[in-house]
Amino acid sequence: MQESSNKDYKSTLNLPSTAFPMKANLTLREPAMLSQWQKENLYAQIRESRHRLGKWVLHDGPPYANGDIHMGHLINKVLKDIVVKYRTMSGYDCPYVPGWDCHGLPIESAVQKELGPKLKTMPPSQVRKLCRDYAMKFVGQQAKSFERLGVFGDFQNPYLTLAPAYEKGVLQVLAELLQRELVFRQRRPVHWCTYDQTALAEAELEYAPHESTSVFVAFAMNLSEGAWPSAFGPKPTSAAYLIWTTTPWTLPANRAVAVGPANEYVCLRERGNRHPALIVAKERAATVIEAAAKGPLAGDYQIDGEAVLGDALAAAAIPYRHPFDAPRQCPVVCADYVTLEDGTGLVHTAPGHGNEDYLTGRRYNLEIYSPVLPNGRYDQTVDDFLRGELIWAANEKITAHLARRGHLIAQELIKHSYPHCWRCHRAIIFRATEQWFVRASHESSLVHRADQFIDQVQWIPAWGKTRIAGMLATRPDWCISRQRSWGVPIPAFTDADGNILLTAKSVARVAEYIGTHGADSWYTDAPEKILGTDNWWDEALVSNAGKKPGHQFITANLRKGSDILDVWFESGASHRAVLEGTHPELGYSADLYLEGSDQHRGWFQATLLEAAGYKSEPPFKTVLTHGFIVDGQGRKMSKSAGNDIKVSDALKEHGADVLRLWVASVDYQNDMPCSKELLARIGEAYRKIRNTFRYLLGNLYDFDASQHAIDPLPQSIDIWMLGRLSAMERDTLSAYEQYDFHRVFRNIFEFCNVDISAIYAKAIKDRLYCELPDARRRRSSQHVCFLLLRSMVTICAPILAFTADEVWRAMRELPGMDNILSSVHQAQFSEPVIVNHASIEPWAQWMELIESGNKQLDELKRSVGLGNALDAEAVIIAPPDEASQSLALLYGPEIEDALGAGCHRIEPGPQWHIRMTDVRDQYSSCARSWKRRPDVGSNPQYPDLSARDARVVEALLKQGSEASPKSVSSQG
RNA sequence: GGGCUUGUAGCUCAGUUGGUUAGAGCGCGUCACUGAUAAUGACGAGGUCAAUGGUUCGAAUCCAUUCAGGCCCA
Repeated sequence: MQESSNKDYKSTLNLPSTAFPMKANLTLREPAMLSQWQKENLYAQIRESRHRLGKWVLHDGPPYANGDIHMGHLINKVLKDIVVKYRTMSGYDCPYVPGWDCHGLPIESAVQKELGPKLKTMPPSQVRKLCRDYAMKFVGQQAKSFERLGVFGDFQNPYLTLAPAYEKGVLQVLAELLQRELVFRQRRPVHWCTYDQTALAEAELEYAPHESTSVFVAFAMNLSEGAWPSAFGPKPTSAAYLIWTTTPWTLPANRAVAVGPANEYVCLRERGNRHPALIVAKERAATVIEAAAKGPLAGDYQIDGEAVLGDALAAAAIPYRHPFDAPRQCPVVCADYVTLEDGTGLVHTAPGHGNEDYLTGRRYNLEIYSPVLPNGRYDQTVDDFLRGELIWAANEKITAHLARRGHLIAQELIKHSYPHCWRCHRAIIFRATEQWFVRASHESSLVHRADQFIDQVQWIPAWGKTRIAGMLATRPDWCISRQRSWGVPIPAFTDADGNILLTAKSVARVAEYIGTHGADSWYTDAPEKILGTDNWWDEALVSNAGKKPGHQFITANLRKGSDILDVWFESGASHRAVLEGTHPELGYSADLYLEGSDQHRGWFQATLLEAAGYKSEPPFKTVLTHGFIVDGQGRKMSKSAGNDIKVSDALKEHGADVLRLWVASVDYQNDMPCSKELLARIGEAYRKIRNTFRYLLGNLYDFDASQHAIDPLPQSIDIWMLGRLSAMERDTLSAYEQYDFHRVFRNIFEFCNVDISAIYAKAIKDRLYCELPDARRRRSSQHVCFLLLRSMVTICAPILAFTADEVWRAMRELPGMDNILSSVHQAQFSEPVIVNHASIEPWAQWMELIESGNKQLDELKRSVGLGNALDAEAVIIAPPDEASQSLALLYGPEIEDALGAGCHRIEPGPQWHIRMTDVRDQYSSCARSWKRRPDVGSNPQYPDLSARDARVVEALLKQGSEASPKSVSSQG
């Protein structure tokens, strides 16, 4: 009986109804939404719509066109997309042109690997073709993945560093720098494989165990020069600097001995006085003494005198005689990298055969000498007995030579880790070759300008400025040449006399040519074709930076150089090649660059240096950086550690919106933690937000804002809700503005959890479900639900790109909404609602009462088994004054509903207070609203209904049976 | 080893110029509801603020050192 009457009344309720499903099923729904967007050409539509605030440009940093996208790509692209979507919805026109870095070693190597031995038979142009295909394949693949993440952009027309028009821009920058004399040529050691006869980049090395001959060698001091340190005791008849090296073959190229300025050095004397005294680091003395005793000279050494600091030793300026180049004398210099872990504390320095040695050589103006040919044999400048010798075989001859002359103090074989070529697996060497540089060391005018630029840019977080300034302060000149083929050629020509043509004018011409014919033409076309047939009167660059002004080049006699540009130079030129080149709609000086913090050394710096070379204004107004993905323990993610999360897997399990929500939820300024558990947690947050939307949509099925809006709202919890909405909107939009996305997330999420779900939705259920459809207090709450929905959907849209649009499209189905824009992404944020503060103020107190009421209900649950708040009465105790009493009268029903209680009454008392009581024995329960209250049965026609419900049912009956309200269940 | 940077409840985050018993949401536990229902609500338990030392009447907050992470270098 009771049950059937329940069912009858259920059909008289206004229960929520919506087609918007609770289950997201993002894996299926998102691709469908994606093709819908594509069908509607949404990105183009957004670009075409009217933007009142003008243009705002985020310039994309190009990811490398190699491999599947990983979580790093994901955070970067999603953060960018959130920014672009936010700015767009704020009223800016935000073109987003994605780019790809298509040149460079990893692609070339991958292609070479595929080719195997066939490579050697192929001309560079053919290899380049394969590299191009390889890169384009991944451009396509990654573009698809980015779009799948909900990223909006001009994916039909991206920028690619391999596009001729882009290459042209790169060369134009080079020309600008040449024009300002910022480019020069110099010798410098590089990793070199003598078998493949090519330079190798760091990434092409693999470290493997290697056996080397290590030698202790005495470099005889010329005691007639400099000042013998008195601390060492009396000046001996002969003395030597003792060095240690594992590459004896580099000894002919020795140009100095380096000491650590703060290390202590001592003089070892041989007891028999047969051999020269030896200078070594104090800390290494014991080891040296032991080794010398067993060495060819069987010297019996001991420390004599006091120690001398390295910088004093260098200052003493006693030169030594070169062991292979007799008349030559070389200096002792200071270097910070000298360690005392092995060797003698004195480091054999060959500037042509080591990077640190090279830097020391540059600092002390030493010759960058490298007497080794590309095939690993000595050239003609060395001693007769070594000429044409393979360096690996020369070690023996060299040690024999040293022993013969009494320079060899000790010798042993050691095993250590040594770099090998990753293709032929042979040990590599350092070998100085001529390279192109941009003058960018710390004292250059270019870096000075870059420093000024840094000051004009906003860095987010602020320490980005410190970081890049610090890097700039210590950086060397920029080596921009690579001995490779997959890249933009450095368009240098050489004539028969070795004069080099690379000037602003020549490069500008090549830029034009390559701009139309592509960089491949450099490899296939003749100089006359590229440069034109006229001869050149221009500055000739001769080896090692010497310049010959007004040299005449005969075009027909020119040979093309084979170096290509560092890929960082290419991407660093995107401000020219893209903003001012291929996509002029973007324009120079981007509003924002947004990349991982590693780009302080990479793209940001390359861009900054190039622009500083010839621009008067920095290339970006703001630079925002994000951290890196770490696992749940804060450790870096890596395949080898097994803690990596694949984008494709995460996408399959959670969908793009959950991943986007995760990106927004963590503080990107630090490392971004990610794990399966964390994503699962975010998935739950997503569901909460989704359900909130569903609740709002479900309760608006019969609400048409144009007809039913209530203004002004009554003094009810509706006003409180609106106040909360207004505050949330304000703070969230400001958080977006400050790129503070995790604050956006927190605001949205807590708003859904607390303000809407726990408080408001709970409080308005009764009036929404049980009142007459057109009741004022129902329409008022619906109006607020509508405002919540309208505001939340736009605020969520930059992050929940798919779901927000799904909500939007469900919103279009509501009465009177078919005229709104077809996608949320075309919409703009509305002005935050303005709420009268005075009308919200009482709610602070009501919330306290409600909290207290909830606690009491919980106690009643435990003590008397009161399970349902509808079976409780809220007794509101209010001060007896008239104002308080009328307030209580006004807000009593609101407090009752907020607690979900059956009824309430007001009692006078000394101060505001609430008391929840169990009224199951006192009142009956209304069969329709389930509220237990004293007025149940007050209408004799409906003995099982409360007064309100009886009135509603009566009215509904009067309206006629066919007009009865919808009673569909809420399933979609 | 150097530069920059991080370390607050199980998780993600707040903690204003140093000032009562350090906050939120989630998660967890217990309970309730079954007309938001693979949803929802209520209550509750969780922290030596990485560690140590110092400055101060008083430190999560300032200083120093250490430990554990991250990015970039060597």
